[in-house]
Amino acid sequence: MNILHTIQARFRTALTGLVPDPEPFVAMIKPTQDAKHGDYQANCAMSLAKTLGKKPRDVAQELVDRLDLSSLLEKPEIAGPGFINLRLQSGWLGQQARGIANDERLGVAIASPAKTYAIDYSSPNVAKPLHVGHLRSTIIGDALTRLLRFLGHIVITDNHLGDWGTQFGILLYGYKNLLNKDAYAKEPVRELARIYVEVRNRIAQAGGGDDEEEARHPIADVCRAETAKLHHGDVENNQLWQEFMPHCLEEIHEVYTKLGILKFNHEHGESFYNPLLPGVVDSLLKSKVAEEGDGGAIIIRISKDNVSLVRKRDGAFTYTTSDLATIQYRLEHFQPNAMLYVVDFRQTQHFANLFEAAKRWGVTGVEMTHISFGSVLGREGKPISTRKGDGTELIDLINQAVVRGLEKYEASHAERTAAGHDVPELTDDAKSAIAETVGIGAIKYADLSQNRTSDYKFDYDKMLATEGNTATYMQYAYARNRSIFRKADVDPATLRANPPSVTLDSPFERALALQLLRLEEALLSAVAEYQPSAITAYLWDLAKAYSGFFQNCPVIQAEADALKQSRLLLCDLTARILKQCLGLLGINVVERM
RNA sequence: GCCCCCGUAGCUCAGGGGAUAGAGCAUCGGUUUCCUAAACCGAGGGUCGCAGGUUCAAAUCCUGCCGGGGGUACCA
Repeated sequence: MNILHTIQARFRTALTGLVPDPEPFVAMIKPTQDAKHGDYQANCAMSLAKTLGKKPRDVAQELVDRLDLSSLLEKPEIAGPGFINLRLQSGWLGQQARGIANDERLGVAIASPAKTYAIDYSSPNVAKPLHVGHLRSTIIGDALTRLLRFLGHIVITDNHLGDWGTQFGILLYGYKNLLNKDAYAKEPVRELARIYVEVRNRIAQAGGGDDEEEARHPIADVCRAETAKLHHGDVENNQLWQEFMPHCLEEIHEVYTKLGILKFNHEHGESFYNPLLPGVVDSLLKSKVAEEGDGGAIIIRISKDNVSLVRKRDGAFTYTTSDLATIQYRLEHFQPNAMLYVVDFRQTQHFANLFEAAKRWGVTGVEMTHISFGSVLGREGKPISTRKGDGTELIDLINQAVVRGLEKYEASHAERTAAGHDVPELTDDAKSAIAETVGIGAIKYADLSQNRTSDYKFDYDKMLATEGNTATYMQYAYARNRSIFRKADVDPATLRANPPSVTLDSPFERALALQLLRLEEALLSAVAEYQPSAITAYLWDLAKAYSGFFQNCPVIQAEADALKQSRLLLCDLTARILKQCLGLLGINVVERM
């Protein structure tokens, strides 16, 4: 069910014969910003008037005359310079709502043709604790994966781990010089994390926050040397790398599990592609994509003063080389229609260069998109450094959110009980579930509801607030909704199997039904821009419409049984869509809170 | 130096050719014998950084300037 497409189809027919190509004008139909202008508006008459050499309002009238309104639209209104205001027939809305009652997909069509996406997200550097800075890629990528899959696409997820970098030099140095053997035997993950932080601190203390100073530190030199030995095949370091990796992965997976991130299809890190790199450079040279640069380095000249380095003077390869190898591998093994990279905005130029290099190398016919996102800023508005140890580890943040979730629940419970409300008494398990669901949902929603390209300020209080456009608000709307079914003693499955007719006499019922039927529009707009915030914007509109309905349209106490059944159906659809949309964001719901 | 992004209410941010520029928070006022008040209703608050230009129509597109951030071959 796609209202916009349905209206557009009618306009396409009306425009055919008037203009050679209706499409640009069909595209000028959109939802109104203000309900007093109707549900949708067509803004094409003004520009059409120019093309046809007529007056805009006359063109609008002509279009309206040609438009087939039957069983869909009320008589359109022509307003202002030539806006055509469209209002859907309430009867039609009611029928459509009833029509999706028994549809598991809630009226959302399966994409045809389905596409195959290879999506790269999270991609942390292993061997150091996950940090708040890793949050965005992880949850944006996770949400996009869920969305694309729900729409029927094939999504192959790959966590492109940074498992071959300088951080292993740090770990190797720490292992050889600072290891507590007993602690390592008992809790290897924790001990590795400790020595990593310890080495970093030793370097940082000497450097006093100056990167260049730190880079010249003798320990930093030794760390680099350890990394170089690893890369050159040193047996001891490679054995240690093999030994560390499972522990590093375990630590990362623990956080993913806690966060409720989908399992990755692949976790091919940089080390995986390492053996392919010499071949990539040879191929680049043979095909004249790459050339020799200063001092024997191998470069790809993207433009006059913009080059990508693929092999350093010392013979080492770079992340561009590794990324090209990755593209080659993914093309060969996944045959994707699109390759997506959820990586922060600072790598914009890298990806622009990478995609250009890939094209010259012969990669065509596949979408390559850098899904960029802004920084997570500290309270002072500056990016939180991952290096100086001033940020909270992600796992601590998550735990903190869960604790606050529980506090919020208990405070609210006490308040509502004192005010004499009907508040359910819950078991400790149920309370823990609420705390997890609310706390983790809060973190995710706060991030995903931002336009991803903007920076955002990380603020515990804000993300854990329960007012306004937050996960908690949606979860609460869901829980109150479920309560209706318990009190009415109605089984939603029965209701769906034999859906009652839906009447929309109240403006609150009508507004709710309209929002319910906009689900597909919202999801398609989210996927078109790879923008999860389109889903949260829709959720907010839906929740507000539901709130008006909840406030003004009694369900259990409805004047007539037919009306009660109709309203129950609207409630059921609301609950399912809330749950579905939150689910696409990786956020859960609870039946009571 | 060159390239990219950003500048909208006190704060955090939507909107990226279309009607009187929106939301949340904060502030102020109101609502609980009523399906969960983690809720609802209402009020105040703006030279959309500045200046030009394109257009029937500009917060939105173009140019310049100011301010902030990022990138700029041997980190990824």
